[in-house]
Amino acid sequence: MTLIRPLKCSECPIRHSAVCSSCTEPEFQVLESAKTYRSYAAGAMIAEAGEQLFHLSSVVSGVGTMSRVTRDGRRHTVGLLLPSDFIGRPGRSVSAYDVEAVTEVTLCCFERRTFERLMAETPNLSSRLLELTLDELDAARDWALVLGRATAREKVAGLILRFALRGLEPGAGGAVSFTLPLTREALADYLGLTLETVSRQFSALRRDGVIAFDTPRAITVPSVEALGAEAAETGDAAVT
Amino acid sequence: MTLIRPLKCSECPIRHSAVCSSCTEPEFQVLESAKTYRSYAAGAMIAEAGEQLFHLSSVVSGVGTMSRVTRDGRRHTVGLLLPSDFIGRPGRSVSAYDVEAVTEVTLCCFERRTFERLMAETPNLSSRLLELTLDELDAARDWALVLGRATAREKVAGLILRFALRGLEPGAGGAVSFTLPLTREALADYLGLTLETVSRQFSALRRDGVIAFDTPRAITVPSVEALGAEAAETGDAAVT
DNA sequence: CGTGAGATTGACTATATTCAACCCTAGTGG
DNA sequence: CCACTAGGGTTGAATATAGTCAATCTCACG
Repeated sequence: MTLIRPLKCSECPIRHSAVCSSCTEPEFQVLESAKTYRSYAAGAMIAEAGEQLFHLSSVVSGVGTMSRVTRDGRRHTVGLLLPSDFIGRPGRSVSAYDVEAVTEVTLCCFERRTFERLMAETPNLSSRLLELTLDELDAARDWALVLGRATAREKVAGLILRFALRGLEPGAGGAVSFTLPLTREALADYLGLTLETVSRQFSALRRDGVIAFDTPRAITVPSVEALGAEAAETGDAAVT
Repeated sequence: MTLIRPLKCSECPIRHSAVCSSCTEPEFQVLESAKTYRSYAAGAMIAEAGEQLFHLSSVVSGVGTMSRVTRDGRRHTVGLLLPSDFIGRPGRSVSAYDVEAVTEVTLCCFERRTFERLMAETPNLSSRLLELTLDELDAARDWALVLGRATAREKVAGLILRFALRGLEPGAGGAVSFTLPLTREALADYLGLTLETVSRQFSALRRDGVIAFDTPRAITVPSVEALGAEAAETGDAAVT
């Protein structure tokens, strides 16, 4: 982990979606003076389940995972961390999960006590955190539906779809290409599958022309609609 | 649904755990004047996915489920609703889920706009809602681990354990009896299994002496520890 | 050039699902 | 009063799906 020089809030890429997004200018000045940036290399642990977590933070860039291990050693990833996601929990000093940087990750950090004080003084901050948390809760419940009821093919297609839709300008209908940040094993841990099953489903989706790839990580989706048809979502709840 | 006469907040069974639990006496007086009680018969729909939801509420008594149906008709229950759980989402007027009363359910209801105003005026209310939502989020993520990684036996044992621990005075070590509020089918929808598999696991756990029952719903757990050993939880995170 | 992480594929197996029959109990109506 | 029915539950046999174990491939990297 390395401390790096923070960006100005006004230049921050997650300015309009993170926990601070409904703050006013004077409030940003307070945040500026309290925040620090921390950067983690790909593969580094950001926090460990059961250990102290000294900072609350927002993901500025990069991709991380939150995971947990059962008694007998099976690992399961309970959430992805993408830019603007919040890490940690006000009022709790220990992490409930292992948090790991998948790519290089930059966090905008606040000392926990400081952030708790800021929340008490800044309704814009705490109400936005409530909103973010409610969004996360909806997403977690949607995810439970996927884990509980989807087939391996649907799970894999659904996750590829999520990556395909991220950073896609709304309305674009054609082919989409992107780089998968996760290994097959990490995908499997998230989907509740084995890495072999994930690999087989990638191959099957390629055989059926739903996706294409030369290297295992560089995915092209010729038709987002066709991919969506494989994903068996609920229909009304658009993929976040 | 029938309107019934509300209890006084000071006599409310969920007084110390619901969204209102950190309110002060004067704040309770405001809540008293705004709240209504609604009662639903077992089997009644409290809300439907995609439909307007006019009230935000807390479960005072009874058991409910939140569920959703995939395009092709598979139903999955994304959460149980037990006393003190909160229904609805400030800032959203449509329900994301089907909400159904499993037993008779009594709700303490607030008109949505009224509740939003109360939240803005009452930090004790909004901060408690944040806390409840964070708890729910942790529970939802723990549940994702169960759905993603547990075997049928572990899932069933884990859910029985949750019911066994609910309303159990801390420290009690001996046998526990309780009545299951859910049918085998409802359990299956929650666990991501079929009702036949759930039934088989009940039989297997009985054969192995982990649980006992005469009627399918009246469960006795001779040793909570032995049941816990079947549940394969994460170890540190106590079952809520 | 050797090594190792990540990925793919095959053969076999375990687990849960599907389809089906059957049981039990609590109504309900003739 | 009793036959009939329906909802909930259990169990069995056959099947499908994903998991396990193992071999092999590729590519980056020292």
